[in-house]
Amino acid sequence: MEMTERRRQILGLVVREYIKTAQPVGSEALARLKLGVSSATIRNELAALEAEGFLTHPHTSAGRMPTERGYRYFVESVMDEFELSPIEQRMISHQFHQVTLDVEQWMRLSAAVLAHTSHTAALVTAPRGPESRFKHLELIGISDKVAMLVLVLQEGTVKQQMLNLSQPLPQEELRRIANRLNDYFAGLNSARLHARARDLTDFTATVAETIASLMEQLDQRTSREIYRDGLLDIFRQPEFAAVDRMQQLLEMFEQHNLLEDMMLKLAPNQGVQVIIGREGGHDEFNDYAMVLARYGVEGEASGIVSVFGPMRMPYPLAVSTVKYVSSLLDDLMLRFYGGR
Amino acid sequence: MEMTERRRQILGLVVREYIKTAQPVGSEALARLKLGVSSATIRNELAALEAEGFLTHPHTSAGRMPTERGYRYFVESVMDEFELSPIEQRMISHQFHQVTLDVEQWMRLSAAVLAHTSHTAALVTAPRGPESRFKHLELIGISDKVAMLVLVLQEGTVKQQMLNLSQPLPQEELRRIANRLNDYFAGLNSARLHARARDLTDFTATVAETIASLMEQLDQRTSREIYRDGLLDIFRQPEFAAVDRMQQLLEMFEQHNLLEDMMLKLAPNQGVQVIIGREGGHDEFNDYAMVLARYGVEGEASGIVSVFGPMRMPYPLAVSTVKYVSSLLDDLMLRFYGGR
DNA sequence: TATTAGCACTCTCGTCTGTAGAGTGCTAAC
DNA sequence: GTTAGCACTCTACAGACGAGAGTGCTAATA
Repeated sequence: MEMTERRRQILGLVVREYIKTAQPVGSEALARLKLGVSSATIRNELAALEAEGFLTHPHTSAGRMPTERGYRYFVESVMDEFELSPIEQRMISHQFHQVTLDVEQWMRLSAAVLAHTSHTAALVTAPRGPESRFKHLELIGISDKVAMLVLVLQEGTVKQQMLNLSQPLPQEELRRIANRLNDYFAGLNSARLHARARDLTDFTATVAETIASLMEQLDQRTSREIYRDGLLDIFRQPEFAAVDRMQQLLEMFEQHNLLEDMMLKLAPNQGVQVIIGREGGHDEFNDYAMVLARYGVEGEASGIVSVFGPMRMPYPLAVSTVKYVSSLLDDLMLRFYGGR
Repeated sequence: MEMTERRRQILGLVVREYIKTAQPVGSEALARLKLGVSSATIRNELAALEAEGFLTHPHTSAGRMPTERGYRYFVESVMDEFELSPIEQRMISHQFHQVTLDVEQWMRLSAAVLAHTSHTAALVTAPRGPESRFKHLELIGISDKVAMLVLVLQEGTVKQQMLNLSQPLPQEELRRIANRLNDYFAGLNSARLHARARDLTDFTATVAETIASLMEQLDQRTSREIYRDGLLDIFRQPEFAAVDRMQQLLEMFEQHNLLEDMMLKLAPNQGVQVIIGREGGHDEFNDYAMVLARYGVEGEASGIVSVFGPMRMPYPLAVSTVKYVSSLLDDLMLRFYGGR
């Protein structure tokens, strides 16, 4: 089949209309939108588009709706590079400048902005380097037998952990130990830190082991925390009018291995990427879609922003929002970690 | 109406059976369970229990199901103080002893254990004192223009926050500032810290203000993080076969003011408390129920463990699990914060 | 050759009806 | 006080039916 301009137009109209109404769209309705030809002509074109696999029929007397392939073509070749309006951009960037300088807050805000602007669920991961490196350690006495270990990593993550003391140690002594280990471990990754910890004994050895295992935990990809927002909005979509669909989605979120997997597959530095339905390689992902982008400095510290929803997703809006938020985070990261 | 022993028994059977099957239970079924009298006799007793408001009828030809009042009577006067089996107790306590000494991990584990053992959703808050008190502060240079402030509070909470530097400060200088402020602020609450911060200037003033506002944030009750688990199991209950019920529940969880409110109302040191339906004072809480208990040392650091589910909840199991988990947390808290 | 009007055909969805089944409440007997 | 018997009520499910929507095809038209 030849992909004439008119067919492209009609496909675009069907996709947009279906995204808006969630109802299969018929030839009559299209004729009313796009004046110039009659519904009969449009029917012929629709049949051609269906034969090519861009559209389907739920049943004989229903209108057309896009297939996975139809959405893909729309995203690739029909959809215009829709930009957020300057007003919206300013509103968003304003919010980012108001918030305090804290990674956690940035993540929450990013998720909130993505969800509210694109009317879908948002998933955001915190920036992380390829592997964590030791930066600083602090020991604080809590009681006679307990001390708190505070660990700061190069990328800015902070972890704390309680430690049992076999014998009471004064704060002065704790500080001395911390200072010694700070010099000893400066800049090491978990493996090298682990190796160097062998030379230590007693309490310092315990501290070192604890640090190493905390860092290993962080390096495991499953330990990444994912910030989410907008789940509720998604559940209001008509696709989840059936209970089982709703449950399926809930399960996908709760045990989020699947979505995490999608995020890991994201190629580095490819700009915004769109995954539609089974393209992701998971059958459960059947009629869902995701729009993702990496932000930050590759190799240094980077994370992922993404939105997720039913396959019937406002792609133009989603793509441009993801693009804009990731560019904002790029700036922030550069500003605060760039001049290291 | 006189509450004879037989009526109490029958009420107990109806409640237990309804909890198990989620179906209204008829006189015939009861006669099969509790031998000795015929279904006709039981029908008379059921009518009496219904007249008193312990049971209802969804419609003429359906069996009986408990009302809010019925559940209340069951919890108060019928249900035997059901203890978790020693084997279950040992399994749970074993899990607690395996986990590292970290408040966050305890909370997660508590929620998980509550949810899995009682087959409902669990909500747990971290231990907190009546107001936060300054313990320790650390300043760590991240780049030329950015430093990280790590704040440790008496109750063991750790907060971090990035700070913009107007001019570069060497790590040595940062440390000196931190030491000075550590002495200056030791043991203060946010109000007094705020007052004392007025005497400071320049960067130290910024640091002090940041600390004060972080502490105020934490003191606001809404900032408490709630650990959750077992949401998914709850959604599989037959009460949520309708989509709107499911959405209503989701909303209750997402904007969790309501549940938080219930938790705040919990009287201190009352042992395990059960809230059934409208008793909580919220109309939306209509056929839900909650079982709560406070743990920790009142006035020092305490938190709440609770489970939440439909009014048709396995009360004996829920009550005993909440009781056991809270006692375990009591022990842990005493062990690590008691000897301060 | 591309477009269009006309029309038979198909499928869904909401409404209505009828029936089987479950459980009650009452009465009269034990 | 307890029980058997029975009429009565209500639900849940299945089948029937008509209105409405939209298609695909055919034949006429520009």
